[in-house]
Amino acid sequence: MSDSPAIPSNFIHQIIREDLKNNKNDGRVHTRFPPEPNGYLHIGHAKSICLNFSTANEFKGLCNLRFDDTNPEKEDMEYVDSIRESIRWLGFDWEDRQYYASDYFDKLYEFAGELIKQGKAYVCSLNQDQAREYRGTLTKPGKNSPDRDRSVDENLDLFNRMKDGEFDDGDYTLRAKIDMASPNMNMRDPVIYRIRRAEHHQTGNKWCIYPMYDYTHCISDALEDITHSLCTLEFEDHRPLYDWVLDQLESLPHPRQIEFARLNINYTVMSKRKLKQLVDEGLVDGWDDPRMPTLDGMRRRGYTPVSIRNFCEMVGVTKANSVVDVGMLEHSLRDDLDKTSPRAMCVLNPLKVVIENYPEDKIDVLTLPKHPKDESMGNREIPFRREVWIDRADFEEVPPPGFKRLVTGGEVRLRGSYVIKCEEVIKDNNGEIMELRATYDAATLGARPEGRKVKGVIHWVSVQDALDVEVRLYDRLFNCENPDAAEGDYRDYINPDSLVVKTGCKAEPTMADAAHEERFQFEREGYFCVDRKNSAPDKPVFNLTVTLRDTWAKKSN
RNA sequence: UGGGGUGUCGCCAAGUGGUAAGGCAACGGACUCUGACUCCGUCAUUCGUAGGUUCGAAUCCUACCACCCCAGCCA
Repeated sequence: MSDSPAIPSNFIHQIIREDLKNNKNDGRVHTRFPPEPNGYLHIGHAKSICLNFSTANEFKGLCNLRFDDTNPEKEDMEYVDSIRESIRWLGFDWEDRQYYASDYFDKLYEFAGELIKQGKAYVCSLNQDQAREYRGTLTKPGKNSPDRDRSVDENLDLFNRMKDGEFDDGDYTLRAKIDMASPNMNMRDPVIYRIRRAEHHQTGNKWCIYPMYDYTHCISDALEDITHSLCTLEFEDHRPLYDWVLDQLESLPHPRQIEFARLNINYTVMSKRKLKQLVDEGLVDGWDDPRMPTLDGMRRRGYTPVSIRNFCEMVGVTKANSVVDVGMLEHSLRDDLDKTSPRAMCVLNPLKVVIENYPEDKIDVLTLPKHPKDESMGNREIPFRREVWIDRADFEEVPPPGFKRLVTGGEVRLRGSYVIKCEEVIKDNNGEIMELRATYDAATLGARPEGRKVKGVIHWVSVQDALDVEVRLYDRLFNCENPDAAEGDYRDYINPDSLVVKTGCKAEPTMADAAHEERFQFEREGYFCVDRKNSAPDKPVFNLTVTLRDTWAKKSN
């Protein structure tokens, strides 16, 4: 993390500094990251993870991991495992402080009893439709439930029987008694417990009643002695309820909820529902498809944890809804990858070049640095022979102005090797270029050619030594800036070219022992990562993480 | 037409009454055996709009406008 910039200040840090100055919480700062285990983590969650963990770190405090698991029907152990793995991969550590809201089900039940005894909660028999009717609308106040004035004893008895499974799902709910005329819908006697006969991934069949988010979250925070409960903007309206619950329960501390804007990035979707749909409908290759904005997907794509953390710091923390340009993410990615990736050569669209004045049995074993600026990475040895592959895009019979690669009769430098000159173009009957004939200048190895300058440098791989690899070229999943807001269905905007699989690519032989998740820069192309799932020693698979910046392509467009 | 929020360069974002940071992008240029990296330079007389207070306002006041969130027994 040494290359991470200092954590920039934000409004939340300012609030915390103020709290500290006023001696709140004995100078303690304790945050938590509270995912619901109902899906995989995505880059939006990374913002929250970074915020919570780095805020704790900044103020020498702690950050807990807590699974907000109050809705067993949607949650699954598969998700808790992947969430834990993703947070660790990002580089954060909750030490021994992993909790589940379900750890508190017993206490939550007791506190509910306390609320009932205080006359602050009641068992309601309204069904869902009736409840909706009684709730009123945004502009019309609601009506009191006919059960609102049930006696404490009766409420206690009914609530107990709800727990004991005497009723069917939906027969009763436990509601907080607040104000059916409140302009804040959340305060119109919100449901805090519902009957749901569902097996829970943590508590099994112990419960048939489950507490609601608003009631659970604040109490969980309090029980863990959280000082600052950071959440997203849509919970701003829930803060009065968060505070109300804790105000009734005097034995508990009272954390402060602070809301910030979630992260949005253009050319992608971020809602769990849509991501799940992409997976379920087979529009992508699973939650960890390299095109997905999930942390698992980004990991497989080749993103580094550092690049994601830096990005989160770069975008800042505010209360203003915003959409960050994906270019910022890519900048942060390239920035890290450039420093950390060893270089290699790989020809994506092979075109054979025969160097006619280079003897057939001759071989040069060239020593090239793994990184142009970082000697500590060491060197690699690359064989050079009479026949080499170059990329078809690096040769033009009719070059556009400014083209500085290989042309008929022209010269080009083979990266780290000799300068060659194209002598002849060999085509098939259809006029398709099959092969190039060239000559090389033996005096140009590690030296400038005499009496002329050669501007172009292209990458190459010896034909005889080349390693055949599969390369998966990924591009943005959507070809529209904001698929959510665009006309029609967001799936209509899936980029058909978001994945292009290339087989028979020619990699330099050193790639033979590349390990899963190992990252390289294929010079002049981009950064690539060995696929952690599908790559095998006899069938290497490289994923394009991100291309190099290409000002030439930009100009020629 | 209730309530809660937010509006500073194309995109993020500092700024908290003293005369608009920074990053991304873009555009010039230098360097270069990666058209990469790096480096240098340019890029808001103006802060949603209109008034007002003040010697002085993006910052304070008033009104208006735009956008986001809320009517799950989801989180």
